[in-house]
Amino acid sequence: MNNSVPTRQRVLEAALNAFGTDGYAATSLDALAEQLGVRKQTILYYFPSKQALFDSVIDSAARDLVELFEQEASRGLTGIDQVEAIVRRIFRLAVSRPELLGLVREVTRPGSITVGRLSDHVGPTVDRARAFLEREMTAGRLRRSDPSMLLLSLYSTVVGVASELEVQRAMGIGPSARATVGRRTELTRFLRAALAPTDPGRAPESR
Amino acid sequence: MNNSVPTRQRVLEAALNAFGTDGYAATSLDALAEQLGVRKQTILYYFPSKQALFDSVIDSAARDLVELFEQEASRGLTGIDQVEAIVRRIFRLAVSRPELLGLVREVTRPGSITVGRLSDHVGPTVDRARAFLEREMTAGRLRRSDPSMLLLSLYSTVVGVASELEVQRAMGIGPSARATVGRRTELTRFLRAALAPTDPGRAPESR
DNA sequence: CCATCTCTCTACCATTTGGTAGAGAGATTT
DNA sequence: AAATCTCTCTACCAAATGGTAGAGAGATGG
Repeated sequence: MNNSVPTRQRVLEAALNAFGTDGYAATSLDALAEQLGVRKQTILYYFPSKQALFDSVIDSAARDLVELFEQEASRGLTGIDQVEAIVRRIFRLAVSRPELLGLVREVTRPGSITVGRLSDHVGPTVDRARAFLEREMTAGRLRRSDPSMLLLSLYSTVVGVASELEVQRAMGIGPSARATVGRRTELTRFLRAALAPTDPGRAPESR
Repeated sequence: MNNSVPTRQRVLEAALNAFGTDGYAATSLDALAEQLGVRKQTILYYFPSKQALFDSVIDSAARDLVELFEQEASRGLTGIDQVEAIVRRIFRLAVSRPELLGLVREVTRPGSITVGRLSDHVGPTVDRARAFLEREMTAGRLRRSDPSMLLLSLYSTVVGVASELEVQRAMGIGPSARATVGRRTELTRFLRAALAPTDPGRAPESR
């Protein structure tokens, strides 16, 4: 019965799944252990407490997210194309590993005390994203606006549309792969419209 | 010690607060009771189980949301102005009763089985919103796109920007009232850009 | 061959949790 | 005044939870 994947890693994966899907409080170590075909004490051998396990899950997930992001950002795209490439990537993530986005939502919950741990990891990446937006605005490839706010809008929109399956069902959008692509296509159109620089023929709106 | 507000309602309010902030699993009846200065059994007198209490909270919250929405929709605005009015209203809600949006997020979580209860309430309102978008697109006051998808994008963006305080902090946006207004202003600009009709033969730009 | 290290297990435990049973105190009705 | 109804309480309870202590088994190294 010896699996080739080391136990510690199997625990981490199962925990990410559970925390990201059901949330921290709704996940019990016993249930996790049973799902792994192992005793709870085996989990506690690798991670001294539930909170420590959660922290490790966050670290692991954050590394994955950052890597994915940096990888997609290092292809030298510019303007809306770069934004679209990342949106596309996040959607693939929402399909292949929905629990990852779920974990982000769990961590960023109002009462959470673990946010710091996540933002420690993604902070530099966020800074780079903001710098990118700023640069592209200056170059005239994106509509001018506040980069921080724009980033927040982008984040909310993309993660929301990518992961809020239940809301989508309530709005009559099926969870099929086809519908997912449709959502992404429509979202891309939405973002393009919002991000495209104002028509150079017309004077830029000042405030 | 007799409060003027009836106990049942006080329980409902405190429960909405707790469920919307910490989530269902992380909320215990004992903690709720203590916070109310009452015994757990008093709660169980009005609501036969924790799940029943949660259901009632959803019902109550859904009624509030629908009322707020319909009220804002009955003022006869059109096009982007109507969208902006509702965004404005949701932001006010995010400030005055953040737990309400938190509850929506809790209910629409992937593992949730209670989604039906919420969508039963808001279904008709969602339909009306979709019909509105469709109508305004046909009238040329909004850019043409898939109404369902647009609604989803709008929902995700607005609720996300309005309520993801922790993400905002991670992105260097303070939680002050001034920052909230800034977020709303920026979001409005973002949405106007995305929603404005493509061909501005006579694009009404009201303010 | 003995000692140590790694890993998983059994055996418990204190606390918390949602929930049951039913008593007691006012108020209201008959 | 008696009976009933409304509301909140005390007293429990079985199950689940996170966690401690330490044994056993196999591999590794001196």
